Amino acid sequence: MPAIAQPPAILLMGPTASGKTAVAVQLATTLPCEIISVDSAMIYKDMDIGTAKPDAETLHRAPHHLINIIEPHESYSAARFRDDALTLMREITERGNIPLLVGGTMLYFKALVEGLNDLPEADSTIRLIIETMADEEGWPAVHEKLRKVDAETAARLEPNDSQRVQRALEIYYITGKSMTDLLKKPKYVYFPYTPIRIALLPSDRAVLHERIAQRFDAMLAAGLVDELRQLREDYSLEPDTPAMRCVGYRQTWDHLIGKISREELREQGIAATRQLAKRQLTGLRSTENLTEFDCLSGNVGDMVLEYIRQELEAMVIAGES
RNA sequence: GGAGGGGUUCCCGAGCGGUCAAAGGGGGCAGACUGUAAAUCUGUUGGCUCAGCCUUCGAAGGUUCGAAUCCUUCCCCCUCCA
Repeated sequence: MPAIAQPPAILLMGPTASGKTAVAVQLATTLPCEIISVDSAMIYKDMDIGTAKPDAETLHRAPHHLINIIEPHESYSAARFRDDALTLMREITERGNIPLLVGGTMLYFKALVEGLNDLPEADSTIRLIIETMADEEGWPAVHEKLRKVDAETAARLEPNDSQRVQRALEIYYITGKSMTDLLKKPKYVYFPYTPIRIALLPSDRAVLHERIAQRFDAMLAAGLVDELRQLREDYSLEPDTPAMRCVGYRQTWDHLIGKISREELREQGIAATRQLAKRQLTGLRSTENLTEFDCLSGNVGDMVLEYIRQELEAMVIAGES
């Protein structure tokens, strides 16, 4: 038995519009914890309305780490998130606080807790080369090239899965080794914390959908279109830069260039958000050891708080015995 | 009032005598996922006692071995002429 138990870390997950921020702020203002955002969109500066980022007043009361850390024309990754989060978690723990990881980017949670294999990072030049191939011959042809160098990975990927086919081929071009071989090496798992996993799930999907619609309308009313207009002035953005593929921004982009009407923007933006929530829910279902709470119940925050207190207490007792 | 066009499965929309529970798209649902993940991709989508049966193509009749597809009447919608 270890002399000192691993310190706690709270993982608060949930689909978009489930009220994660409100619960997190309640926890952060009640317990000695610091919030780390686990959100692939809130990392971008100046993308506030469309990402439903907490407002300045809220951020003042409950500071969030890993928000506004890069500019919209830059890109981030699950690996960088893992490094950034682990560094912050160590600092927070050393301060005597508990890391409270909050967000809906399931890949980031997974990468953080389960680790990643030693793979090369993205190379924009090589990606461009592969994209050019795809433009000329189509993704199935690129998939075929992959099959010749990494049959196993090709076999598990759909010929049209542009992103994964591109990534697998990129790995081969950079390292000269197949992704299959690289994934066979044991991955470095380092997560020296006792996770308390909490999921905020809607007991009624239709109500979540209603919330999503209301929230998107609020975003439009708050000036989402103007926000993007400004972003396009301030940064060098293309429709395929990662930040511009975020839900809401992508549709707003289409509206700004006259491709879709305001009403279409509303409908497509809401639909894209629903689809995001659905994918997040799917990810949540495959996550183990979750304690679930109904995000539609009025006092979720209190219930989550109570649950965490019990868990922390149980850890102290276990540590003493 | 007159001349046309149309009403199709949750939505849009193809079908124009059998191969139609009905193309395609959207939406929904389910799933996959290792440095783009708010991304990318896949499957599925009338009901059932499910290799078969039942109910669907505005409504009611009719023609036919057989109709979403043809005819009649009726109810709505749109365009144009007045």
